[in-house]
Formats: sequence, structure tokens, C-alpha cells
Amino acid sequence: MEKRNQPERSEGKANRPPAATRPSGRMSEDIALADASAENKDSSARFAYLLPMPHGLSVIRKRSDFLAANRGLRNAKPGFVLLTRPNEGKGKRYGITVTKKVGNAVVRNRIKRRFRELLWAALPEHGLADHDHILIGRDGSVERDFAAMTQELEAALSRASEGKGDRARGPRKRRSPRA
RNA sequence: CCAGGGGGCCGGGCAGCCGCGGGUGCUUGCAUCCGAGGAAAGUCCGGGCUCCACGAAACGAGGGUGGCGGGUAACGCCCGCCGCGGGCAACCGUAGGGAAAGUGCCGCAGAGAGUAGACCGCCGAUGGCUUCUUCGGAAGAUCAGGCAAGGCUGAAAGGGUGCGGUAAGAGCGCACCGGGGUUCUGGUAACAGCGCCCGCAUGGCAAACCCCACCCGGAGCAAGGCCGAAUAGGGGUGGCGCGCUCUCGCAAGAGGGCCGGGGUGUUUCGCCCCGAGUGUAACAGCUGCGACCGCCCGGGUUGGCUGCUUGAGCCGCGGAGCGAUCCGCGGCCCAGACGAAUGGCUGCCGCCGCGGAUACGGUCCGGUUUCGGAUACCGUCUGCGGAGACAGAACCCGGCUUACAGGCCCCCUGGCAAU
RNA sequence: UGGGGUGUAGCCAAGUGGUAAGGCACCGGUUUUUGGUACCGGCAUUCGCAGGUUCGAUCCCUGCCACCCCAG
Repeated sequence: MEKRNQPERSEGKANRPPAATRPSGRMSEDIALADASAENKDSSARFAYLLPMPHGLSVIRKRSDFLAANRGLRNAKPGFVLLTRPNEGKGKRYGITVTKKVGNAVVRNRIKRRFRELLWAALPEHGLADHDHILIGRDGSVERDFAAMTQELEAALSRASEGKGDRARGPRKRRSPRA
């Protein structure tokens, strides 16, 4: 079974990249660059959710961004499918999609946790700058060995950085076959 | 020991490295504390909370509940008891009000299915018929007629069994059982018991319509509240403005040009609309419209904060009660996320299976304070392999239902054996 | 979160208290030289699952399961 450990904060924080500053709610100075139009502090607080996370990453939250990533590069591996797409200077962002088809809530949440662990480890070093990265869970995502998936993710990222991908899937087919 | 019944509980533990969400503290990047479940699930009931409606109402519609008593904030839940059914028993199941308020249904089969009926059958005492006659009557058939015991059909045939009775029969009479009514007794009650009365035609279905009693206003934390930049737009109000000119005409008015504003449209070119009405001698006043200016108000995109976790709370002790539960005292703080926090890696122990070692403990045999022997069945040690369920808080509680590897504890019943 | 609907043969489906229509498909046969057509016959016992009510349940009631749709 999994071990539930108390984290050792003192060492953990020492290993953190120095550039990663933690967002603490009301800090307005850090995010001034994120939203140039917001001069005063009251308004800037409303955009705190756009702050980068400790790894220099941020999370994709809008459905339209997920749909847009479908038109980017697609790299399928046994444990996941990786979508990558440039996002016009919004930094390295990631998102996770696991559909109900894969399993119940326990399985889906577990897949999301393992994917986050993978992304936090891989993206700061191998991630594509100013790209959205989306991992899609599939049937093998729970049982797949973690070390194997780590290598697969790095391989998929390097392929994506070379501009290569698997056959694009295109938009989902609707009834009207208009182009 | 075997078989079975009921209830309760756990549902991995410890540790290391790298990480995640939240609270608190300050020295703002550290410290410290906390961080999923018994079902968090299904969303089937009941509440809290918030807003809306309202007359703290009644009636109706619609829906729900349905033995009695109790518990509770409330319930369709729980506890106790009663009736009925099942089981040798422990115990289990039970939507369990009303069928002489009404309507409806009871297919097929069958004579007959709800105001019973007469196919086979039984009888034919009585009246008639035939034969015989010792003239008293007897026998026979069954025309009239009587009967519903037996057969048959069915889930169900209008109380059952037995005896008497009769021509044959029948609650026709009797006994017991069943049913209905009722006095009394016990019980808060459902109901139970005893006695008495009634020979007792009047089925089933209300999870068919329905009747009766009781309960229910609606919506849901995406409820609701606060904040909210610039630009654009909405409403109110005050100020300001509602034009110049030419032609025709007494005037009202009509037309053209210019100016301003708005709309349309492919830039130009163009097209459309507006630039007031009433009133007065003229102003004023009143009504209306409009660009602009001032002030005020409200809505709102993206979003932030709040609601948001201290609660019908948990633990312990004592008390009341058969129990559900309640009361008192003491202690504790125990998730608050929002594309959504528990993950990645590793070690040891524990669980299951197989194999090996050991006579140390249990077990068995002999002798009997201490001992000797047998045995790998159990323990012990050890190696390898395996299993590790169901399942993830989303405003919060009380229930119900459903899912669940493996394991633990308590009580009870029946049987066998021994004492 | 709230509301609604469906589940009957391989497929589409009717039936709504009395043992389950019909069509397509499939199988067998006849007709035809063969194929098609046509004709005849066959093809549902868990009517999604489990209980209950009833003499009797696809139908009524309760609880589950799966799928679909709508609103925010």
C-alpha cells in the first residue's frame, strides 16, 4: 500500500528552484507583469489565479483551451496521450483529461495524481516553452509502471519539440460532413 | 465437536527520501499543527440553513404514509409490544385501516364464479301409473316432484369433521373446531382470555378505482450576501437646445438649398429619418423630443471575497429506561478543495499457500518431585511465492438502500459425546 | 444539483393483469437449370435484475442496474 509520509519541509524547500516564488494570495507586485492593464492592487488580486506555480507551470482551466489543444500535436503512448500546442506566450501550461469511460472516481483521481507527478518532474526541464501540454488518461494509465511512463513522457516531449506527432485526429466527426 | 440464528467491530501498522491542500504564528520563508469513508457511493426519504411567495388561515388539486405505544428536530427511520405466516428451536418475514359507501374485475375450465347452480347423481316418503294381492297391502318403473350428500372443474363452489336424523337430504338437531355479536377481566393501546348469545347465505382483489385518518407552500450553496477598473450601454433628474435661408401663399402649409445629429451602406458618390406640439397679442406656462454638460440610481461580462465549517459534533465517566434514546459532569477540535489537496520510490512487521530446519514449548507413551522415549500434528525459526476488497468529502446533519478481499469479538438455539 | 424517459428474439418494435402481435435478419423445405422472387414452416421461459401483492405479473408496488435526454 502507499506510504503516507510526513514531508520533510526543511529539505524539500531547499531543493526548490530559486526562481519559483510562491503565490500568496494578495501579492500584487509579482503578477503585475502578468496583467499590464491592471495598475491598482485591488484589481490585480482578481487575476491571482494566473500566477505561475512553483515549477513555473500553470494549470489550464478553460474548456476552450482544452478543445484548442486537440488541433495541436498528438503523441500517444501506452499510458497516456500527450497533446501539445503553442499558446501565444502564456508560459508552460498543463492540463489533464480523464474521461468517465476510463473508470470510477477513484481511478480517475489516481490517474490525475500520477500525471501531475509526471508533469512536475518533466516539464520544467523538458517541457516546451509557451506551449499547452495536455495529458489524456487511457485504460492503462493506472497499472502502468511509473518509471516507464517517465521515460515515455520524455520521449513524447522530445518528439513534440521536433514538431513531430502521430496522425492528427482532427475534430470529432459530426453529422454534417461539411469541411 | 457439528449444524444453525442474532448482534457489534476492524478493514492494514511503523519508518525513510522527494512532493501536495489548508489553519496558526511571526522574523515573509520558515516553523508548527491538521488533512477522506463505513459506506465519502446511489440520491430514495427526513431536517437545518438561505431566498421567494403568503392571510402564522381554510378548502381543493396532487403526492405520500397506514396495527398499537414510545424515541426523535423530523422521517417512509429506530425501539418495544400485538396480530398473521414460516422454522424442532434460536429466530426470521410481514404496505398489517375500510370489502353489509359505491363502482369494477375474477380469463380458461366447469352445471354453477357471486342476487349461486343442477350436468352426472341421490330419492321418489306424498300424488298419479303398472303388476301382484290373503284386499291389510306389497313390488316395480320414475311422470309430477323432492334433495344437494357424493362425482366433475377450478386459485376459489356460500363454514369443516363426526354422530343423529331422513324417502333421500339439508345447521334440520347435537358435540368439537371455525365465524359473528356481546358482558366481564387484564392491558395506556393494538389485542388477549373467560363466559354468554346467534345455527351462522352474504368469497377474494383496495401494491384496481375509491372511502377514512394523518402529513406535505416552492426552490435550492450554481441558495443567498458583499466588492467590482476602463470602455460601452440603461433609468431618473437639472441645465441647455428644438436652427438659418430661398420660392409659392393672406395664413395654415408645401417645396428647394445650407448647417447640425442619427441610421444604412463597399471608401468616394448616395439614400432615409430628425431638428416639435399646445398655448399666448408676444412672452410665460404645460407636454414632448434631442445631441451635449452636471448629478444620482440600478443592472452586468471576466472575476475576487463570503456563505465554509463548532456541529441535532466526538470521547470518557455516572445516572434513568427492557430498549430506541435521554439527562448530568469532564475533556477534545477532528478535511475545507474549486480543472478540485493523500502522490512517486523504498524497507521492516502483519495475512495466506508451499517447502525446509529444530525435539525448545505443546501433544502422545512409560515411570512418577527433578526423568526417559516417540512424533514434524500445532507452536517456533527460516526460504520462496501470492493476496491486499468496495470505494474519493464538494453547504451540513439524521436515516434508508446498495457494494465490499480478509479478519476479530459477544450472545443464543438444535444435535452428538463426556462429566 | 434538479427533472424526465427507455430496457421485450441478432435488429426495429406492439402488447399493459389471463404464457408475448408484426417486420427485417437467420435456419429448413417447396417452386427454379442455378440465384433472386414467391409460398410454407421454424426461431423469446431471466419480457434488464431481485423481492413483494395476486389464483395468476411483461403489466401493479418496492429496491437495485444500465443507457439516453433536458435545465442551470
